[in-house]
Amino acid sequence: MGTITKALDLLTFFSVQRPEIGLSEFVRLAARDKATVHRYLTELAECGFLEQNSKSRGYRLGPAILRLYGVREATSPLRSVLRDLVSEMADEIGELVHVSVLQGSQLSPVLHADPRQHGTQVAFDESVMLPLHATASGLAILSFGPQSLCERVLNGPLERFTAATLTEPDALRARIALFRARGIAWLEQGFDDEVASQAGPIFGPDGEMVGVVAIAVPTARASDEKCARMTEVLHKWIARMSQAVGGTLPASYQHKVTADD
Amino acid sequence: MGTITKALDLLTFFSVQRPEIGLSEFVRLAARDKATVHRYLTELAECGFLEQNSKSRGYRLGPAILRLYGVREATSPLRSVLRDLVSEMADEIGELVHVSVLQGSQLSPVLHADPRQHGTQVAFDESVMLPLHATASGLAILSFGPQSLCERVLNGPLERFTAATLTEPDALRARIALFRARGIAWLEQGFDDEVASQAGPIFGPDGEMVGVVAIAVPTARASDEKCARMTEVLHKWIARMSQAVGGTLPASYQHKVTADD
DNA sequence: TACCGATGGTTCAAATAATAAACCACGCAA
DNA sequence: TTGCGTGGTTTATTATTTGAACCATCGGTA
Repeated sequence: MGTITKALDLLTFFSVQRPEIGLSEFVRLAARDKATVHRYLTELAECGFLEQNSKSRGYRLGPAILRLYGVREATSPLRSVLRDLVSEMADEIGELVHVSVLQGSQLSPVLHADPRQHGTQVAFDESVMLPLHATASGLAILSFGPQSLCERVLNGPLERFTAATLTEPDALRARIALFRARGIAWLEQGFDDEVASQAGPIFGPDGEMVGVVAIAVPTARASDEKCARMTEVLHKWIARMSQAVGGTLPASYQHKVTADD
Repeated sequence: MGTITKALDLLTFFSVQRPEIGLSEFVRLAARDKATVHRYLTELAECGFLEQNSKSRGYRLGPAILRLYGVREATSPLRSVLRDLVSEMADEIGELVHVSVLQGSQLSPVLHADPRQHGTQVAFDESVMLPLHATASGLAILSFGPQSLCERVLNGPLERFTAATLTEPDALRARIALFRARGIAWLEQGFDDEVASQAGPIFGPDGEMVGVVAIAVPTARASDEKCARMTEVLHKWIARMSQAVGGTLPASYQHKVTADD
């Protein structure tokens, strides 16, 4: 692991719950030498990736993020384009909807919307990375993304989160084959005992998968009827969202959707 | 300059006009060794700050940006909160409005809106960093930001962009004193021969300046009447925008505004 | 076919930059 | 005072970064 990675990994400690972090806290979180961390922090601050609160001396995410976000969204919009669609979709199904993208071997949430139509809701934290093998979104990535990634993840260590988490490569392979045929991935209690999800791919300009959209419901509400409706809604919005990001469903996928409906 | 800075500086080459950059192009732009640049790029890609187009082999800004943007805007919103306000303000004055923040010793654009009510417009590129001493926005930063920054910039090299660019520290100091008294900064032809601007500070929660808002017009349209109207509109929106980001005008500034109106 | 000039990517000894223990200064509470 | 927690700095030691030269591949051209 090079210096760059080590420095940028510091940024992953930021979250909505922890928006400002001091030097000592960073040292504890990263389990690294203080002098090193301090040099990382000052250098990141010089680049604008961090800014230091002149009172508390703590560090927060800096303005460079805003510029880079602007450039990325101006040229290949994802978040800005899907924001309203995610809200609409959440209102239609009446459940939590979230969009995530692949980052390394994890899932990085990009957006979510919770219509809060029910007393119980699935909690969702956009700043927490999710595993690929134990979430419906992740399995959608493995099913519709590059085959090489799928094999790499299945052959790597597969952490157990609940009693129902699938940690056998072959069991996962079987499900992925099924998901590929159906065009959608689903999972119950794989990551959280009280959550059931369905997820499908969002395709970009070249028919490449740019992200996944998922519906998550408390298992208590995951009746057969509800699940069927979720699948229906998901299929519809997969097409809409892919279109919104300037993408097209690849021939292979299009086929599956129409065959399934 | 440490490794982190050198690596992150690669990201500054991205812009709306140049959203994807290949290895060789990076080498030319950064004037560095190819092996080094390649290591930087792969490492940045591993962290999710870049992603590689599997066809063209070129690099684009990656999904990590989206996550960090989400965290920053969720905890100290700027861009998302000001977006609609900037548009409204631009519609009201009928001219280009932009918001920028300080990054290092430069100005980093965050947002802009152009109502395009006239045949000629000021061109504005959100991905280009601006100098502090030669723009109205920059002078607003120097006038209402920390004194230490002001002195550091004035004592440093002051590049000339047009015949009218002020490059004498004392001349700039005089104008900054005036701007401090008036609560707004203005400048004609300091950075571009055909542009006149006015800018004012946006204050955050602690009465600290979090950014600047500016109106830019072609010099041809910068009549006295127009400029007076710009000042009026600017004063109004400085208060509104500061309020929108959860900030308050510091007592010293509040005083100036009311005294001026 | 061979050749050329691009591209992206890799290797390894040499040079340089990162590291971590110990340190300082400060603020606060007992 | 002492003790403990901050944030920040210095130092020789050590490990990482560096860059010239290298390879592989692509597309165009003679």
